Amino acid sequence: MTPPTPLHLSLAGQAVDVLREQVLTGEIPPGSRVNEVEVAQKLGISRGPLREAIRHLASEGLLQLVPHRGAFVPDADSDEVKALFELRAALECAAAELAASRRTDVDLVRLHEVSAASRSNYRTGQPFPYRLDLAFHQTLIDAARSPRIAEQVRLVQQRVVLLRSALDDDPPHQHASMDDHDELVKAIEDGDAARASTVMRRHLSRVCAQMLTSLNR
Amino acid sequence: MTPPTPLHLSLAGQAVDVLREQVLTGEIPPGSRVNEVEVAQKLGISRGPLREAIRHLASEGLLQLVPHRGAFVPDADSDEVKALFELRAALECAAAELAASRRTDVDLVRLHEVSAASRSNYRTGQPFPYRLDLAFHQTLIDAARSPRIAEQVRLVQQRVVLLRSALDDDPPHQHASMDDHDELVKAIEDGDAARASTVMRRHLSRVCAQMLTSLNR
DNA sequence: ACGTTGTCAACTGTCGACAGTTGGCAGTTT
DNA sequence: AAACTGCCAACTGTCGACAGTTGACAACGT
Repeated sequence: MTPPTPLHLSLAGQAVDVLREQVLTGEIPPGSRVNEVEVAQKLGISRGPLREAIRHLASEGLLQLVPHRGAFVPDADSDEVKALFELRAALECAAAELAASRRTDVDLVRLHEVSAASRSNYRTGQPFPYRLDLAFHQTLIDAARSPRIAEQVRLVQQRVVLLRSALDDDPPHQHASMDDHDELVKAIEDGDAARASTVMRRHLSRVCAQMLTSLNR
Repeated sequence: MTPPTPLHLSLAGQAVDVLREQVLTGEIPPGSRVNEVEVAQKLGISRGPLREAIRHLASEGLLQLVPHRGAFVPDADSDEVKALFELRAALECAAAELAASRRTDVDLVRLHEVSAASRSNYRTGQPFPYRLDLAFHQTLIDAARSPRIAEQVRLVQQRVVLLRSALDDDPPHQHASMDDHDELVKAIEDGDAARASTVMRRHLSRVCAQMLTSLNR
């Protein structure tokens, strides 16, 4: 029934995927603890691979390890939000600059596509899905063609997603975000690195400010 | 003789420290493989904790994991150097800006101290010790007061150290670096964020360029 | 009643052994 | 001689069990 290891991913790797999903969706709520034996049984694996999965997620910042106590889903506080967005700004502003000087025509097409998808979603009157916001930033990062920066941005954005689930944050104001995004695309299209960086910084500080208000209520 | 676990750090934690040292000093040369049973015996621990140590170092970028093959010390190539310095520039330029706006008087004193130590070392005619260069950047990062950025910078700098051992790089030109550092301190002292960022970028691209020349020989 | 101390269950840290996979080597075939 | 095939040793991936630590509860003393 259960093949030993013929699957493409090791048990530890599969456990990482499952656990990451559960942490990001809030299925394992912030502040709660991850019991090794319990989760191992639930996943049908032994503690060894599960421990490796836990350590891996900890290195991504999705879990906090406490010696002899276990792994906890990190809780949100305002200092953490600020520090995280400072890091995010450092990375994404740099990415915006690089994108402005390296973008190809395909990159521009993709950016316009994502932007159009957001506008079209806006007309439906539904709340702004994070998916579209993430897609935009992801597309921009790819246009920067800097693998290590992209890697770090992905990790930071993951942590932002976790913070949002912890805060049950309101979706970002779609209108303001769309305008920011369009302005970013324009700057990148023009190859104006300085302006791309400035707009990105303003965009992120706006999003950060909104998350901080969600925190205080 | 060997106490079970009364030490402050777990066996895995100790293994991380020992292995990190061995990787960074080149005692385990780039390109070579880490045999789990062999190293575990050498450290007097079992494979479990050692595996966790290996995974941890892999998450820091000091080892590369290949499924069913093991862990390897990453080798240096020019693309990797460029990508890494793009990330480093993104982080340290941001840190320089933040330092310019947040630095306290103690920060300035410390920066001047490190700078003076470099000058004093220069007069001895000895090669520029990386230690002093690292100390300067470390001090600057601390002045930025952004814990997450500091954390990432530390990881990146660690990888740079590894690259240097892989390239048996010449020490950076102390004279040029000292001038850059002094200019940085001045900009931070003046609270001139834009200039601090610019100088940092120029400094890093200079260091990067030199590493690239070391690579091609 | 409150603080203190001793005990205990639950959990993490660690270990040794087994199973599966990988890369290489020897033997065979053309 | 070169290429292919099958086997084998070495190593990683995984497991179950034991040892040590932690936090909490209960019993005791003040």
